[in-house]
Amino acid sequence: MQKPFQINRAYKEVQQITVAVDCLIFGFNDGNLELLLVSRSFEPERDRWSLIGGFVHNDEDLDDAAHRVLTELTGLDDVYMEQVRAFGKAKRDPYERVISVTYSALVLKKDYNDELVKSYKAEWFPIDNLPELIFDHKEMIDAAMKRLRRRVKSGPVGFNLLPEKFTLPQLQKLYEAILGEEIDKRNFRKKLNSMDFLIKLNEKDKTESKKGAYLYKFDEDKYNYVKNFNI
Amino acid sequence: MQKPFQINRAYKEVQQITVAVDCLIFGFNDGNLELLLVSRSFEPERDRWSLIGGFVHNDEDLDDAAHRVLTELTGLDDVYMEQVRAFGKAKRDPYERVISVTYSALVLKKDYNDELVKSYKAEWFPIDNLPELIFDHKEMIDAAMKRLRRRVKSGPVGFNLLPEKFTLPQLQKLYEAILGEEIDKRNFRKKLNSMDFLIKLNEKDKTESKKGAYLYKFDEDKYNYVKNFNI
DNA sequence: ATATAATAGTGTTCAGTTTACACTTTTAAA
DNA sequence: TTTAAAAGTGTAAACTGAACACTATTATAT
Repeated sequence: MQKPFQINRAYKEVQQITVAVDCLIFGFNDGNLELLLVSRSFEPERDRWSLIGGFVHNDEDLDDAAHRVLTELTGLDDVYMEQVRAFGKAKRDPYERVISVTYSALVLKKDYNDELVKSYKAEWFPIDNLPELIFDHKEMIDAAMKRLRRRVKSGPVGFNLLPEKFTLPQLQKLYEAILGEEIDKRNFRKKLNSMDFLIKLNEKDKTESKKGAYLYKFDEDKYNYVKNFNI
Repeated sequence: MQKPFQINRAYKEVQQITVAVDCLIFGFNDGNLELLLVSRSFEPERDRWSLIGGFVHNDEDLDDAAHRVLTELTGLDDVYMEQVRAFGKAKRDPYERVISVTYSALVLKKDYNDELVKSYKAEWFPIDNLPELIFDHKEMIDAAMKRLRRRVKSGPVGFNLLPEKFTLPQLQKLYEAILGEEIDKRNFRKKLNSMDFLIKLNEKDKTESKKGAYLYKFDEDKYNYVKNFNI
């Protein structure tokens, strides 16, 4: 019989591993769901597209590391972010052993620091037209998209991709972009209405149509009374 | 403006961190959903209950590390296992910085090596009557349970907790144990029937009732034709 | 041998939810 | 003043989920 595994657990005898975070930064720009990617400015794999990532410091919470990396790139501070999962194949990065934990962030284009983004050679790509990516980053994106689709149906997560005031056509386009399918306008509105957490404002947005669409805002308090969010 | 983050990415200048896997080993024993826990045989926190865990080796896939740890404890080889997520608070283990990736495993009591389990001072606990656990292990369990509940409704995952041949009352009890709620017998069977991936055998199991219940097995091929598994 | 008790097995109805579907309104621009 | 583009609005049919009660079988006890 093998020796009890715990023997390996004697502290300080254990191999340590480089741990990274990779951030999937989603934005909803001009009606498209987009992802912010960077062109690597260092070897190996210089000039290839990659998710934005960084290493986890020893005294730093994993979640904090992800926020730090996001802030360094975008200047954004207060962003909705969730862990997706850890990617840990021994050879996923062929140059060095790195375990990477991915995070999915939803950001508002207008809020982030454009200068910063440009200085990193970062670019937005529509989610259905991504360039080739290094390592297992495509797999990370697939996992995050799957998760986003699930989350967005069961909670008011998508609202993080819209400004405080938004129109129903915008909201619908956002859902269509995330889910990758068309939604019936009347059914969509009926559902939103029944959940009763949108506040209709006395203002119209006329930038996207001649008629103009009423602006709404999200009522966080009321949302808490909604038992089953379900779109 | 800060320097580009990539500067930190120069390989070999980066802090390394101890990475562990912790396994949530679920079993369905005597009608209860149970979790296998070990009493720590080493300091710190000796004799307190914990998930079974181990450290990730440098040349080892994360998933493989989880399987290795599971095999060391149970002798089981071919087990359904999924990553839950990474837990990475800097102080989650107060003795040393350890990032832990949790995995959820569904095992069959009859298959595992009882001797091995005993030699580790491991014990099964019903999921609704767990002892106090070290560190953030309770939080890990909560996350894994939430995930299990979701997964079991949307795919034939629960079948990994039953032997190859099982009765419908057993299957129902399993779902009730996982979901923590009673299910109507007729509705449950109706749903299973409509999805058409169970094969009724010409055998009865008489160990659990006088009348005896028909045995069924799961038809993996047919499952692939089921578009929407949904219980 | 008969009665009992425990579990297996089986359909229908009602309510709620989801889906499909088409026309009117508004207004900027031609 | 016409046109074109997008906003806004309700109803009917199909489907899905939930509630609900009795009969069948047989080991065990009397």
